[in-house]
Amino acid sequence: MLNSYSTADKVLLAVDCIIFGFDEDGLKILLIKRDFEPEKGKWSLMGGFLKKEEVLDDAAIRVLNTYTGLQDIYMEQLYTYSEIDRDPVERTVSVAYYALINIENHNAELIQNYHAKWFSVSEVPKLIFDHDNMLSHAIRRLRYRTSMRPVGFELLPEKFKMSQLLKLYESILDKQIDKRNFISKINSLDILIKLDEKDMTSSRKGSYLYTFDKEKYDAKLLNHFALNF
Amino acid sequence: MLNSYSTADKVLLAVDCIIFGFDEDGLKILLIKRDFEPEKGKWSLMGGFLKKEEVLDDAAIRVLNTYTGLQDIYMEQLYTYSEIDRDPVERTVSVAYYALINIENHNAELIQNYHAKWFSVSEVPKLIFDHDNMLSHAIRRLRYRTSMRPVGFELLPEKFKMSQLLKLYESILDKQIDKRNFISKINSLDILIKLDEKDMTSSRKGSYLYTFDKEKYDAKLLNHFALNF
DNA sequence: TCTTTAAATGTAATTTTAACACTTAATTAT
DNA sequence: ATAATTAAGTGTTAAAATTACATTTAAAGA
Repeated sequence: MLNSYSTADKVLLAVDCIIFGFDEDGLKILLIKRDFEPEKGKWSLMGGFLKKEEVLDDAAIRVLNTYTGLQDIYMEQLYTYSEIDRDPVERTVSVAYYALINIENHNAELIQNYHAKWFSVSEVPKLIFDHDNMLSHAIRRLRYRTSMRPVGFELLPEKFKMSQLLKLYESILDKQIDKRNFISKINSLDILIKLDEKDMTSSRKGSYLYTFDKEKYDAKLLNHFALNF
Repeated sequence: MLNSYSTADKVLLAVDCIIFGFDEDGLKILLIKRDFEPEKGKWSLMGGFLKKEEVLDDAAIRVLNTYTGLQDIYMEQLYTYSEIDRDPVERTVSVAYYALINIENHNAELIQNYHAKWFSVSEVPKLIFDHDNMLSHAIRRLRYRTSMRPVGFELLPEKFKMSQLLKLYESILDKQIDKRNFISKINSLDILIKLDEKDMTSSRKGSYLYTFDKEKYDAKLLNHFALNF
């Protein structure tokens, strides 16, 4: 009988977390070296099982915290993977989540203690199970999302140079963007605040720092602003 | 222990199917009247449980077939819903799928026999559980998808009038579209074949029929064509 | 032959995008 | 002190895409 709750099969439900970060080397992703079987010692996404009294969004937050110490990271659901043998131990369906975070803000030490490591997305090692697939799916989603609304907020430090924002976009979209066109397009969105402060570390002239104007950003989100580079 | 397969909770995993159709009244959705508890007699999406040796995509196809007789409908995964009490009987996580189908091609009789019924999306009754939420999510997705690539293929009959295609777009996007701009934009995509045949049923002058050029469409899909109305 | 009805068709103004290169400010080296 | 170096900063123009907008056409029915 199709709809008998009592006879229906139950399965293990897992979550896997894809965490993007950004630094001077470009776009990065956070991985852990598995300390348990199967595939012990291999690189993997942070994953774990859903609990009976837990919502998937919360499970993703909990699992990420367990493996990295990262707190209260807001993640978006990506896709649910259900290939029969995706996990060799037992049939497990996995719901992938992804998030964008600021590497600097999120204590590198803590991540060290937990054996997590940042990898450039262009140099990701072979991952366990179907995690490669999840990752490439997440990158596609991130690219799409970037074309729908600005992404800098989550990935950049509080104060950043225009050239960092440009580099972030170039990393995500994996292409060169004309500096002048980029700046005028970003400025036309009117969501950045130019500070009086300059960053003197990377050039003789120094470069102005910016912050996001969260209020204006939120106001515009409702209107679905789009960027097309 | 976080990663012990043996002690992890297992949950019921369901699929729910959101089927869109289109006819002279506009955009429609297929619902069934539940013939089992709970919520017997209420309108609902077609849903059922995942089997142990089954992939989610296949489960969605099977469940849809069981309730409607529809065969081999390709569905896309939408989102996974996991609120604790979303199903009052037992904790059930549900993966929603959606598809676009041609109402005429899919035998109304068969659907009758199975107690399924088409509803205009603007006149959908209250649905069980969180199915309203799934539906509104699916409509959002359909709108987005429509702005990314043409949708007519799946929803229209083999041969159709330009005015039907226009109406389809207006139904999905829920706004008026200028006829001349629509036609020139569609034509610029170069994926329609204008037939010599005319449909004489709706006007004295008659209107030319079109079909999709599947080859050109597939070729362009690779280039991610976008429409912006 | 006049009326009716939906179908079919084109242009001009505006906005957006894309391509493109030189100047500036400050430090460092001679 | 002056010349060289380096990243930062800045505008214009051409092309393409989008939007707004109104009349004519083909056939049937009165």
